[in-house]
Amino acid sequence: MHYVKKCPECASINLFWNKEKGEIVCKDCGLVIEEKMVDFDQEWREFDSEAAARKRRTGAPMTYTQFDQGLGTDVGKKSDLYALGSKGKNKFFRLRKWQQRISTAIERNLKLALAELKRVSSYLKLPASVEEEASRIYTLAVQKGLVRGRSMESVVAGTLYAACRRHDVPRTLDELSEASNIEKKEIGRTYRFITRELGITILPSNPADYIARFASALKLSPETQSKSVEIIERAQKVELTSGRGPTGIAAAGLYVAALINGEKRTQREVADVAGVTEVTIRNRYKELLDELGLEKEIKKSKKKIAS
DNA sequence: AAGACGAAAGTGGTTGA
DNA sequence: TCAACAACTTTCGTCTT
Repeated sequence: MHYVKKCPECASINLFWNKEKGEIVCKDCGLVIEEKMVDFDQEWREFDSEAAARKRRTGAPMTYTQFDQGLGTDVGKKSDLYALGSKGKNKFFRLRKWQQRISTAIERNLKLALAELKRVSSYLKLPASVEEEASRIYTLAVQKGLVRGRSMESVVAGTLYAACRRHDVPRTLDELSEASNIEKKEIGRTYRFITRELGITILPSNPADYIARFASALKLSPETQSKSVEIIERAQKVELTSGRGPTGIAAAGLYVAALINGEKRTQREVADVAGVTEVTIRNRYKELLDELGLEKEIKKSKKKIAS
């Protein structure tokens, strides 16, 4: 058994093996080598180019972001016509017409949808791996006929949302909504529908995954960032987080951490970037103080500022 | 005057009969 | 299919800095 040692895309050796998900992720280019351990080395040896051509089975890399996964075939080329008799010519045109008909229905939809998908994903600056995953999910959804009766855009938004969650780079529904001009409600609905129908497992997103993004939007120091991650981890141990909205927890954790490190932000500011209300932050904040006894730390930092 | 706090009523989604 | 329910929001009045 061989193991993957290098990223087949960029040849980096900086690979991360996520055992639970059965995924290998390239930390440099974000490529996800999914589910199976695949050996990308050749198992044969080439002695001369002729033998190589016979043994080589692969073509251009396959990708879901191309509407036909980069594998499309056309029936015949015009130049082939010279080799055909008149009967052959009829058959040739008939086949071409057929192919075009089959193509148009599904493929036109896919082409449009993937263009939209790319637009939204680049607007949100999502990594290529997420875009790829979303394209894959969308393609599956089309094949299962799940798009019927729903707008293409909303399904695109739903699949992107799902792909983000699966890759631990969560975006809020609000962000997706802003980027795609689809209502939050609608995205959530199609998201739930698609994941249920396709049997995609959805693990609740981890509040800590939001921290980096929120913190940089608030221009908070790295120390505050890691402090808030620590607080959130402690909160998770005491079961404070289950059933709560992850963005609310992330926001409160960040708010407290900023307070402790003397980089105070108002509840309003934190609430805005996290997409929750001040009230939610206050509730989580209060729970954090009660359960983790953080009052001392806050008082300590106040004294420091005073002196 | 701005920010923090908390009560009360409303919203959308889940769950269990 | 409906009602109970938890989490979150909106709104608004009061207290604190």
